[in-house]
Amino acid sequence: MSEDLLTMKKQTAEGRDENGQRVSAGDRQASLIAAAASLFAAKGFNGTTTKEIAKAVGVSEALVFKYFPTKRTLYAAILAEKVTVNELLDVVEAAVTKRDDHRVFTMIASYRIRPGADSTFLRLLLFSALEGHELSELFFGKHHKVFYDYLAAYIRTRIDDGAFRSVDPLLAARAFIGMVVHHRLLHEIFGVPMHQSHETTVATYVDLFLAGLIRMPIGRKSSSRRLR
Amino acid sequence: MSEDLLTMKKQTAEGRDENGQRVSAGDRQASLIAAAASLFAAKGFNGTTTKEIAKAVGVSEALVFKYFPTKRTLYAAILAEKVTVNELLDVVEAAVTKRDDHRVFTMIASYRIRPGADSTFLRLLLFSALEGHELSELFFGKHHKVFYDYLAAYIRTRIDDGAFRSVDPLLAARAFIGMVVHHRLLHEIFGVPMHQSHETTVATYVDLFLAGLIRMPIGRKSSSRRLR
DNA sequence: TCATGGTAAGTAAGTCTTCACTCACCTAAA
DNA sequence: TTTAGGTGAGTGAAGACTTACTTACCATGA
Repeated sequence: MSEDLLTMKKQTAEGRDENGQRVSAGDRQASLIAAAASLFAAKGFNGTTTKEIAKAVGVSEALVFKYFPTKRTLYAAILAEKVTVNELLDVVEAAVTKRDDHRVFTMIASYRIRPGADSTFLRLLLFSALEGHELSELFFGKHHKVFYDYLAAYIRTRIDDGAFRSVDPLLAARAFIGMVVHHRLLHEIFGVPMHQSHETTVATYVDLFLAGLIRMPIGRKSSSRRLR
Repeated sequence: MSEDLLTMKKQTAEGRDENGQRVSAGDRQASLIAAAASLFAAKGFNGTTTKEIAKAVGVSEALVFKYFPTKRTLYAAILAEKVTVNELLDVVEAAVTKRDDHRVFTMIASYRIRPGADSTFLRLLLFSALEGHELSELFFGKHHKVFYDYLAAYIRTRIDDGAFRSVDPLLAARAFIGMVVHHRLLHEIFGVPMHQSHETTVATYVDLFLAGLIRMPIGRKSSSRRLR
């Protein structure tokens, strides 16, 4: 009996936190979501096993199913969790009211290029779109669409101001975000080496794009906007 | 025994072409590659089973393994098959020597937007990159890198001509192709509805981008390039 | 200050299914 | 009669999900 307890202690030490304490349901769910997110991002939904997820968290596979009745449920929980963008919009607000084009575009571009940190996010988004999960639409709609619409709205007001040429605002917004996202894609997904810093890249893109958008007063020399 | 033969007759009618003839190894391989390509594109490598592939072609699963010893071999065969871009470059050549910027950019953009036809291609490329197949690098290098390098080279000569502003050519090339590819991505992968025709979109993108790139002579009114 | 019992956290060891891949065999045609 | 296209019926491994069970924690009343 006493030796039984001893071996027990050693075995059951797995499903505990660093202090050997049992973990609350909420915390456990959170850590499962986090682990699953990075695994799904790395290997896709079909490429990841529930066993792996359990192992990453250091618990038994059975526990995963206690909190999430199916693998898909877990996936859904991840997507639901990731839907929070609004921070950005507040930050940009000031630049928007000041009509500081350069700053608005730079901030939007930089937000998405935030290096490393959320590279899992892009992968997750792509995977869910490719694998065609029902949730990916919601995911995209709630998280990404915001950017396009926001930027498009800004471009529209600038056109009304007479500052930008008259282009389809949504198309222009997509074009700009496309440049930036594509750059991330090349780097983070395809592993293309980049020889410039993120800042330089963003600066170049913003500069190029605004140069194409801004309605120049007659006689202004475009080369005054020469890069670097 | 006799009834055994009867059922046999009916079952073996499967692995034949429309004339009831047996199919040559080459043709069979080709049809397997085609079927596998569209399945992998739709559901990813891990999401597709060899049984499905066999069924799509109308043969037994065993036959798949007769031609392709492993599932990965089949995958490799698809990627190897898809590596052929050079057609485009010949077509663009004329526009390049004429320094017809508008046409060069439009052709490159249009090639990739070629509607429908090769939507499987984009998916396949993304899937293989995400799932991290060793082959995806080769795939990307042989098929896609060409575009970036080609366009970058063109931009470089135009800068030397004094026609374009001095920008990092590769970055600019990526930016342009990024706009276009991203547009396809939104449409074909994320299912975002597009309210413009492909032509209009490409025209807008080319126009926007060139406006940002072209070094305008003093006094030229940019609004003369107004869209639509 | 304890037992003590209800409950929530946790597990080992399955079950059932599917999947990549094999094997022994068949048969049309050259 | 050989050979190349073709098959049904497996096999072992792995994966999603269950089941029956074991703790640890904590509130409650004696």
